[in-house]
Amino acid sequence: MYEVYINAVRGNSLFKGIKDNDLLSLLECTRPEVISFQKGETVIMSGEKLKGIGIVVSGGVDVIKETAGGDRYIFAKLGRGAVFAEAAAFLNPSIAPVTVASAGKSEIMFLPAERVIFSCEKSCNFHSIMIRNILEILSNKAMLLNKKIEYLTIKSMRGRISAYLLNIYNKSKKTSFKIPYSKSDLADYLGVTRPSMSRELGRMRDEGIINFNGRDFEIIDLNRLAGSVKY
Amino acid sequence: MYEVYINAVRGNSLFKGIKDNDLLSLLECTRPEVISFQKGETVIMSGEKLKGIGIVVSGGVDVIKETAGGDRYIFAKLGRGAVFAEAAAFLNPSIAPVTVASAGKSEIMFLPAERVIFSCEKSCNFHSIMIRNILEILSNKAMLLNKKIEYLTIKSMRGRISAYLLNIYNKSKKTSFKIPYSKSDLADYLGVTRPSMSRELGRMRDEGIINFNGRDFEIIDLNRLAGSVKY
DNA sequence: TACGGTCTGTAACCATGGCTACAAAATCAA
DNA sequence: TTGATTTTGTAGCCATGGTTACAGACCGTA
Repeated sequence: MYEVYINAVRGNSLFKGIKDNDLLSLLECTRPEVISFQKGETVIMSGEKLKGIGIVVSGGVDVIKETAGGDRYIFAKLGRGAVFAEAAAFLNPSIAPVTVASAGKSEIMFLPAERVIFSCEKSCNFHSIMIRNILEILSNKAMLLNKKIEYLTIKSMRGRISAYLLNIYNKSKKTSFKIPYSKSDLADYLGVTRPSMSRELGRMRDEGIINFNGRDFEIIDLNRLAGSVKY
Repeated sequence: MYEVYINAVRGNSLFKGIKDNDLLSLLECTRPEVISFQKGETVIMSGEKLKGIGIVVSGGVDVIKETAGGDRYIFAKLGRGAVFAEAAAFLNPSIAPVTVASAGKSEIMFLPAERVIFSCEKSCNFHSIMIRNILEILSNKAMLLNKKIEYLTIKSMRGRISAYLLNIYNKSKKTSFKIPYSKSDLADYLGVTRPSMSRELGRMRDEGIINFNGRDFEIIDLNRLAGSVKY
């Protein structure tokens, strides 16, 4: 019965390194539940018990944060192949910290965390591959979150921008690169408003520290860029 | 040779649920390296390859962030029993994102990540317990980091304070509680300056929303507290 | 090529909250 | 108890960056 999903989940970070026929056994062994949702339907309700790790098999979902006051805002948009609730699923009790709603039609696979952890009777050896994958996913997530906190900890906007650009520079060792965000998304990510960031970027260009055009950025004065990062 | 460390690592979150004699086998099987450091010595150098997951066996360490400009500041202080580098250790390549220095004399155990993941020839079954522990540690960490980002995403200081207090209220369902931070530490955690926070707390008290004394807080007007959380 | 939608730059206005400095209070060790 | 150290409250000053508003640029679609 899981044959139909093989194509959809093949190559997913959760199943990396598992061959197709093993993947089918794995699914039959862990028996994930696959549920279809219509646009707007609730996939996960904040505060409720989780069915397991979520995998977007088709369509997409919105991760929604609700404020104590009742406002809602979209925290993240996830497309096909995305894995969510991977951290909360391994906690006891596993309570969803956010609400997830279907954006359009979608199919979501819920993989019970305990069936991942405990080897089955047949003790299929790809369990251990999946566990390694999960460790990698969780570690990656923790690193990304740490990075973001690092930026948000910097008080001045120029500092945040500089730290962000320097981080890319340090990884690529190139002073010219393309950033993966639009300007508005970058402003969001850095926790500042778009017009303010636009103004600051303009200043930094005027001062001869950087240059940019669309998503292409160039670091002109590496020293002054580094100098503006103060925590 | 690992007998001397049993007492120090027993009860550590990494070894939770493993009995003493199993623990000894586990250590002999995973062969962690234990190194002594003097005050100020570098335990981990940012950018270098990690020896594995770090466990503070005795003494304490400081986690140090270095800015691109060369400034250093203490990101966290870890005491006996603390586990560090648990996320970076599972990545490939496993590069330290921060510097860790010994505060005073200390003994640090480095547990190679790959020896945790891959079951040994004897396939000791406590491997799987440890893996579950690590999954829990990483998940917990991701949840904590997420929570912090949630606070930092809120623009107004009153909103951050309110979200923080409401979070405690939601967990305890009590309107009176003791917070685990000093005021200055709380200000740090929420990413604001202490005098500013002090001023804002005073205002909230004047307006009859909260009351506090030292680390004891009382929520007086839950609705208005919830109303000030805006992302 | 005309249209709607989204993204981006710019500018003026001003509120939030950072900074500094000082004194009172609390905590701790001797 | 006393003195030293850390934590906390308070106040004034003002810079950073949020807000709003508008117009031009850009993009995909029909």
